[in-house]
Amino acid sequence: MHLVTVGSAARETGLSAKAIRLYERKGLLAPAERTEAGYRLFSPDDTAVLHFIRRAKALDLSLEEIKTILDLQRGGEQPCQLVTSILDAHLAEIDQKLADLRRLRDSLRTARQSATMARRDGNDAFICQIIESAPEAARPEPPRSGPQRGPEPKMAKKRPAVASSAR
Amino acid sequence: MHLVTVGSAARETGLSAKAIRLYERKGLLAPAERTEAGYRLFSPDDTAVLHFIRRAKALDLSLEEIKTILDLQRGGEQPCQLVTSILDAHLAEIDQKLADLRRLRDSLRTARQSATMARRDGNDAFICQIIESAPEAARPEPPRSGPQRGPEPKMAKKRPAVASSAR
DNA sequence: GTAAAACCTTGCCCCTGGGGTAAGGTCAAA
DNA sequence: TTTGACCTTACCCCAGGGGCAAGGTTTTAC
Repeated sequence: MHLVTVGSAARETGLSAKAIRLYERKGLLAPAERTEAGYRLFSPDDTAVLHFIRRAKALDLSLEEIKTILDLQRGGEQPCQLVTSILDAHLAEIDQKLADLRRLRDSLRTARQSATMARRDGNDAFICQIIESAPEAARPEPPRSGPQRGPEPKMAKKRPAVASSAR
Repeated sequence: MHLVTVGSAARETGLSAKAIRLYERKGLLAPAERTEAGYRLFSPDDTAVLHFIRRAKALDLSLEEIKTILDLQRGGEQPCQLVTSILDAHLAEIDQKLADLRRLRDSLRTARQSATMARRDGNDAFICQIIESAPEAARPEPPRSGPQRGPEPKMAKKRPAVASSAR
């Protein structure tokens, strides 16, 4: 049946043994058979799945997305539609990211241009003019699985701050 | 002297209080004064540094890079050269990343096109043709602080694998 | 036959840049 | 006085593993 241990599977698929164990632990891969000594044994089907994971990862899918696809597949469904929708989402995300990066590059170029330093008021509060002159770069969207984008945490109150009385 | 607590500093700079404490802990910011009750008190110099950090972060500099700049500055040096070199490095990195993303987008588009599924040899090893047909996308370079790029961990030996004898 | 090398196991800590929450101390206003 | 807005530290969490330790197993070489 050509069963292989984790190291062989790793070499075969170009993944690391550690990564493979992680995928098993995260449920992307069914728990592998074991020898009496406890060594994992992977079937050709397993390595096919590992290859799939590698390809999907190369397309920048997250382990969770990959797991979703594989679960659906194992449930007998055809995950085609899911896959295309995931790919579409990624395409949109990448276009967004490209735009962000281009803006960031412009900001960096601007900053790079104004290569001068200035001492500021006060004794030791130097401010790097280079960075200070950069426009407010747009924050490039939080990584996937972004938290709740609620209505801006309340931050309007301007308490006058503690007077300098300590020590 | 207009000293403010962490919350005020956060509102003032647009950072979170938690982030500010983190910066202090990581040494980007000198340990703040404390009231007798233990509350942090930030001077205008401190908030200037916090503003600087925010700008630098908007340019996607890592906390470590920012710390390097600030350390140099506090040492009395003019970090101009360091800053420009960091910015240049980031520009190169971004161009690289842009190229990677464009390639990735092409791969995704290609994958998206071939929206068909195929059952594979074996009983339950489905392979998603969509992803399977994608070209080997280039791995988009490891994140900054990349580990040692040694001469490829030896992975040439093809041990014949454990025969299926267990259980 | 035996020892060394190469393999495997689990478990724990590390990385980024914080978010979330808990348990508790402080401070100002109604 | 009590409430609520602050503040404190400490711990766990996210992705996707890397690295190491400590120990068991198997294969290879002599």
